[in-house]
Amino acid sequence: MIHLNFLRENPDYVIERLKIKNFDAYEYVQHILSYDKQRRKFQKQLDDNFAEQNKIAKEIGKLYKEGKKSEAETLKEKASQLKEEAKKIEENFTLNEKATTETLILLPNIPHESVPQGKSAEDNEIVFTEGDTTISPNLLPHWDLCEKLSLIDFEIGAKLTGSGFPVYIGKMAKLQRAIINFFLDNALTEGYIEVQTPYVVNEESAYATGQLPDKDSQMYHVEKDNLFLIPTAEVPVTNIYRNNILKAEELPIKHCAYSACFRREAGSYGKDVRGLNRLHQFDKVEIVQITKPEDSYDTLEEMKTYVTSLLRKLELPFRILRLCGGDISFTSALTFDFEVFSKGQQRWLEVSSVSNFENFQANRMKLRYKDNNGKTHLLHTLNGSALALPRIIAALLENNQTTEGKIHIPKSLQPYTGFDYI
RNA sequence: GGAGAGAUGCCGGAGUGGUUGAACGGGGCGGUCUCGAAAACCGUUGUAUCCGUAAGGGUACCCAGGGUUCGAAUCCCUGUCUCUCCGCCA
Repeated sequence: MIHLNFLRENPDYVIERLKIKNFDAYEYVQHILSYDKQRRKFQKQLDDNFAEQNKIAKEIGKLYKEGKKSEAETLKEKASQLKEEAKKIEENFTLNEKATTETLILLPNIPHESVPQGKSAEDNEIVFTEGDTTISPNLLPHWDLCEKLSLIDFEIGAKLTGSGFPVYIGKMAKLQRAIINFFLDNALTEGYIEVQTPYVVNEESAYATGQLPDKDSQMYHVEKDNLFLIPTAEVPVTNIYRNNILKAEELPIKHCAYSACFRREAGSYGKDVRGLNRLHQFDKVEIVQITKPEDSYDTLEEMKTYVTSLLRKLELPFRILRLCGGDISFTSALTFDFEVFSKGQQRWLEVSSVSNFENFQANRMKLRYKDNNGKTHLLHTLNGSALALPRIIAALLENNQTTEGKIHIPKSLQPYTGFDYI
């Protein structure tokens, strides 16, 4: 959520910047500002009324002590009157306050100045490419390989649950476990503190990181308990610090977490969802950082470099995209996507998304820190996938298939798998 | 799932209707003393929001949300969480 004070002081700037996200904020901003103005007016009235009430209440207490009962009764009446008035003022106050935040919450985060203009994924800016993307003939897509080698059974998964919930078998199951450990160990070396958090969160948490109210149709909802299956570990991990005021010396906070992720992916279809390309449940290791505002863009670079190092260790060809205004998420100020080239399908697959949310999430969740002068400020939150497993596996299978129909395991993973070929 | 107890500031812990934003102790910060430090002593120490250029002032907040009352941390209702006992259980 954009900070109200900031919007109040820079309404034109906000409107201008949100155009990059193809969002026409003009009407919203006008409404917010007028609601906010009303709110403040009523708040002043209400506060003055309360002040008067408090004064009278104290006097009544005093009069009672002195035994001046009838005088107290007169004051009581006056207090009751004030209370009646307060009720009306309060109604107006609450109405405007609610309207302010309910409208404010609809505004997406202000994009960083480097975010390119654009309508869709087509307009993302490719900032870096590395690795060999030449295709040799007869490379199979991973779903064929999985069937041939009995590695993943999509049909049993569909029988157990539904489509998009595959069953991993034998060496594939072990490979997954190996990759998770490989990612976690690397993150630990990088200084991230590992956390294991719940896979279901309450409404408040989902709201704080911005999944609600924006993307509620993308989450599985356990209605009976009003809980949500996490679409990413970002949600529980960032929410650890919800409503906290951290000390300057605690920063930056660096966490990594493995979790299963659940996404309804409503409305997707076609070859995009074939095989491992898009699942309802998948595994991911996530990295999360919480930093002082002035450090967050350096941190974003650092996280980018880290994800790059992982892809190099996995020997996968990859590229980095700077998401354009049309493709960047509601909550993000700047996002880099990492895509690996999967030779069997001959297409790029997104395996990581590294974002700086600046204070957008922090403002929602009241995540602040106290500087050395004792002043509190909102923090910046960042996160990135490091990495999401299914498409990594798809690329490993497709790119590392040998002419004998085996799959070569990259060297860095071999200590974790215990085998070098599938 | 059943029965009971509880939730107070950075921490411990008082407070059961009237100058209580909150005693007392600890911690933190500032100061006096000291060459320096410790000890001792003095002072200070929450968040949000509103008015104000500022100084300053108002309001709200003692788990959350409602209610009673002129007035609530204190009484009532609902919810959440924690602890103890019983049941069940990886």
